Amino acid sequence: MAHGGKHPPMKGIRQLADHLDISIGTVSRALNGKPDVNEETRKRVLAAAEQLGYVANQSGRSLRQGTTNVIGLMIQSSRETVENSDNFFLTVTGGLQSVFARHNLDLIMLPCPNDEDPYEYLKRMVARRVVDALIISETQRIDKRFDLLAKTKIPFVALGRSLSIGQHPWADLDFDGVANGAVDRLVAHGHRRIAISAPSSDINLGFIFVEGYRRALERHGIAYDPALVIRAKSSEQGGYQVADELLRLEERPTAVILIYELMAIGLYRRVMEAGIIPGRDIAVVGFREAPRAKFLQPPLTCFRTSLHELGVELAEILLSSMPAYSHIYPQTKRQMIWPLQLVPGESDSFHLKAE
Amino acid sequence: MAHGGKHPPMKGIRQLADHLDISIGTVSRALNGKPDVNEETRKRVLAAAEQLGYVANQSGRSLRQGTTNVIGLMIQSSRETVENSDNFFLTVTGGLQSVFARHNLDLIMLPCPNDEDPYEYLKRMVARRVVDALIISETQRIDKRFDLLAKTKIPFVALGRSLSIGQHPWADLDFDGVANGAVDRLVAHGHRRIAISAPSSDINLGFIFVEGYRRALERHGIAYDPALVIRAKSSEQGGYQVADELLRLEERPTAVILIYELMAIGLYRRVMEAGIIPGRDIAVVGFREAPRAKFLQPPLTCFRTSLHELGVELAEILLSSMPAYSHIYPQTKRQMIWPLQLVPGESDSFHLKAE
DNA sequence: ACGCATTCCGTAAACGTTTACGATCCTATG
DNA sequence: CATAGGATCGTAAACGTTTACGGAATGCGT
Repeated sequence: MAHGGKHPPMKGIRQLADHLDISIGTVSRALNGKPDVNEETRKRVLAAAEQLGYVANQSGRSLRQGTTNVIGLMIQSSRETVENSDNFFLTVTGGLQSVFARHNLDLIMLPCPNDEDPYEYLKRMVARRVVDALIISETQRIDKRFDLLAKTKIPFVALGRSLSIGQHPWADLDFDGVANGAVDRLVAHGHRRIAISAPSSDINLGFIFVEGYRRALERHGIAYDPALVIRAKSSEQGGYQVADELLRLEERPTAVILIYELMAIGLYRRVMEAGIIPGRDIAVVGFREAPRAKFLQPPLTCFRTSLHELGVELAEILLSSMPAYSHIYPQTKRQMIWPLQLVPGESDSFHLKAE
Repeated sequence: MAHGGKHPPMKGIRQLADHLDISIGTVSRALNGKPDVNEETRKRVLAAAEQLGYVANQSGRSLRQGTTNVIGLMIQSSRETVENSDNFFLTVTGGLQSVFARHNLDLIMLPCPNDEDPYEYLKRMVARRVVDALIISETQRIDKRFDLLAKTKIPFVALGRSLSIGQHPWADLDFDGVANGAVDRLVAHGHRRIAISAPSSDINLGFIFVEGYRRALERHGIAYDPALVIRAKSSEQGGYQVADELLRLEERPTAVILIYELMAIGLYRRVMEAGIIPGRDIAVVGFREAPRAKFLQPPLTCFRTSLHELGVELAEILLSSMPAYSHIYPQTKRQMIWPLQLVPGESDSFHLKAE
């Protein structure tokens, strides 16, 4: 059992050294796996440390060597995020940690308070110097945070593209590809009047998604109609509103692309209230971030991916830009678009009759 | 603009002092609002710090004064947690931060990796001394972590009860009350064969929930039937399985209590596959953790609460047990059971005919 | 026996901050 | 004028590490 009763309280490496009758320098070297220490004394030191429950004080070591062995993941716990992103971050976190653990790096999450400017929050966190590197999520299309990070020289990787990011590393879900694939599939089924829902175009995701949609339509020679682009929250309620707006259109679309699977719950509900059956009267395609609406009827045709693996890639990209680890992870992929796979359901399986 | 180009790089308080031609002691006192410093020089120092973008190195100050101004929230990103309860934490986090912000305390989340023992993880984090206090969530009925925390004397509060917690502070959702209220309501509607779903009884929540249910039945003179207690995951899939098991029973229950609203989605689906209509043929009551299944048809009768407010209470309990803040938050409520309110839906609104 | 390389260990400086203590100056009071 | 006392500031020690440097001991070859 660690730290049994008969020892004096463990105050630091000093006590440990005294207890072993060696100098603190040797103890430090022994604990950190440095050379220049007899293999047998190393054993003794390790054993004593374990027995007395000694662990190096992080403040001391990070003061000395200017490093903390901690990676921070900044998230903005805004109301909207809270409502929707549910397991997204925790899943990515699993992938991140599986890589970091190999290098004794710890991951902490830095949740920016609702009422604080993310820029100011990040500034404070960087100044604290409690993290060696950062992962920035929920990127805005224009995002001041990257100006700050560029100045401070702290290694980072962004989860999500941004115009402000320059040549810095990032990874992002291929929402462009999702929009493209969705349009392709719907057009192949005979649809030509296709609506899409997306968050505000301030969020880079909202911009990219609709852009991909617009270009895909162009490719198929279909005119882009702004009335078919519905900006809405990525929640059940948002889906309900999307359906509501679509029902009000004079010329109703025959298909709709949702950015989050979750929205399908609300959308199904609303169109069924109007006597419209999803998968028969209207086609629906979404992106599955979470295995939430697995029990929707009819099952949703959607795009999905392994967020765990995305976390792994993200971690490797970050490490490759940290001097201490760049020899392990060569600087190949600095920026990457993460692919998604189509999972056919039945929500878009009917073929339109020729009009 | 902070840190304009013409200044030398800011290395520490030393540079700032040199730049102002004052001693570092005075600079430190000025920045930290200590007395013994002329009000005008304080202005100068603050202005210069702002202009040069100086922020105190956290390692240095925490080494010196043994405090970090950071509170840690430990979460276990186990697969099950990831699937279900993510927005739970982010919502509580909002409440926590609204209190901590008043005292310049920062909150960080410590996600225990899937493959690491929570006890060992916590041990590492405590030894790091990067947090002044801890919030422990997802408590087990028997939880070694509290033995560790009791030894280290670090202030903490638990989110969730545990047998191992002794006299230490905690707050917990009133699942006992939920079970009681659900049984009362269902019995009032004429039900006497009532099933319940809960997680494993190793999780304290699972134990307490079923205990409350058992006692409520007893109070109404209804025999407790272990066959009606279904242990399942708190997900849609879990709800589906619950329904599956219930359908296999010889003597089917007329009502079922779910611990998570999310499960209702799967349960609805499964019973409807069997031609049973929720709210007409079977009554359903749940606990609403998130506004997820708001669009269920029929709307679910459920218990809900403000998790944000719970976070506020949790923060105040924690601060009251930290010496530096106990004068602000008197030690009144050390342990508290957080109430939930019944939100009537239509999933249990029918009355059974007398048999 | 001598020189040299190697192995191991101790010493002390440094990291950036806070703070107890003492020094200095000024003002008011006797 | 002498002095007490308050206001303001500088000095230096301390927090717990890591690590460059040098010294002692050992092994080896000649």
